[in-house]
Amino acid sequence: MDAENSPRSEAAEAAAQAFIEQMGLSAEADGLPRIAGRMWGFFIIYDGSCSFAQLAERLQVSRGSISTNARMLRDLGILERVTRPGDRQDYYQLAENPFARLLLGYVERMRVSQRRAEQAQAQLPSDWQGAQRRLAEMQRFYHTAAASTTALIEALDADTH
Amino acid sequence: MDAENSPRSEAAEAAAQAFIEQMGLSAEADGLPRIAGRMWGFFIIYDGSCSFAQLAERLQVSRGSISTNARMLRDLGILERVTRPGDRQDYYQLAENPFARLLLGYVERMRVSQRRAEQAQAQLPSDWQGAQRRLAEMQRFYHTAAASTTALIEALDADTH
DNA sequence: TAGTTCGTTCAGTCATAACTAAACACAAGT
DNA sequence: ACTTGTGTTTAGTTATGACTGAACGAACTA
Repeated sequence: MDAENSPRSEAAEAAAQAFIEQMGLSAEADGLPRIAGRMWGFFIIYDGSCSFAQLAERLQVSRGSISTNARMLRDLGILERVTRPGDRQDYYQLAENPFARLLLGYVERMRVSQRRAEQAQAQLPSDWQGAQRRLAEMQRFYHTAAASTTALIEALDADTH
Repeated sequence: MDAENSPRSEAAEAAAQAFIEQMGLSAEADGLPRIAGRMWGFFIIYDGSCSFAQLAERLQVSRGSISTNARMLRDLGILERVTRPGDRQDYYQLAENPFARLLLGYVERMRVSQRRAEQAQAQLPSDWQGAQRRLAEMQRFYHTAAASTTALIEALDADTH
């Protein structure tokens, strides 16, 4: 596979392994499957693209899990599939700026929350003043947060180019 | 309880109920228990403080669940406990700016991720150039995101005062 | 002291979703 | 046609964690 480093070193391999496992745990805290986090960590450590079979071998999980989680990371814009002429295997590699892509998903969810507050505000009587005030606050929060995150994405993008 | 609105209206109650349920689902997506989200939603809709027993009654869950989830929301800085002289019951109410407090938790997790990348970078050989580059990128991302979020918190705070 | 009324804790149940392994479908080679 | 090497789907297992209900402990009352 492309995803290799040299020369081999015991300590380096152990550190890489630890990092990959930590990414797995971190993913769980974010509501992603642990394997998805490990795959992400793997691609951060090892260069280039890697085939399905090699991923399954390296991370010690079934091909089915690789298939499912690769699709998930692809949908999130973190991984992308690459193909090679004359090679039937699928290869995966990190997308351009995976973190920024992840943020886009957050922004979308913030917008959903904002709309939820908006809707509740419209449906509740205007004389429920406390509720109205807090829902307005909630709306403002999500609006501001979405704007701030969007700006962050642009800043990160600008830095890359 | 304090947490009441008037006058009662069928449609308004239904809308409130729907909002509370949606907050429960949203909490699940954030990795919080559904009941925690419902409690939060309840306090957004209804004014003032509310006792344990009343919460359990209103949300149709056990006292144990109320206890656990109230503590969780308290730890997150979303709810705060208030007491009344001559009343042995605990009452809960929304904290000052619950959303900003939630963000503080995010910032903390970003810092953890940044340190994780930092540590991996230090432990991996410097000639793993791809890994070093991507870990540096990861560090920069979390650093920037934490700074951006901190600024957002301050902006929200400033707006409140 | 016994009896209430709280909040907390904990063992047990249940639901959910990650994960596996096996079956499947498709493509290419022989 | 058969076989081999892919990726995907799915039935089944397992692990996890939310939730309940009951027991518990603490603080108050009589």
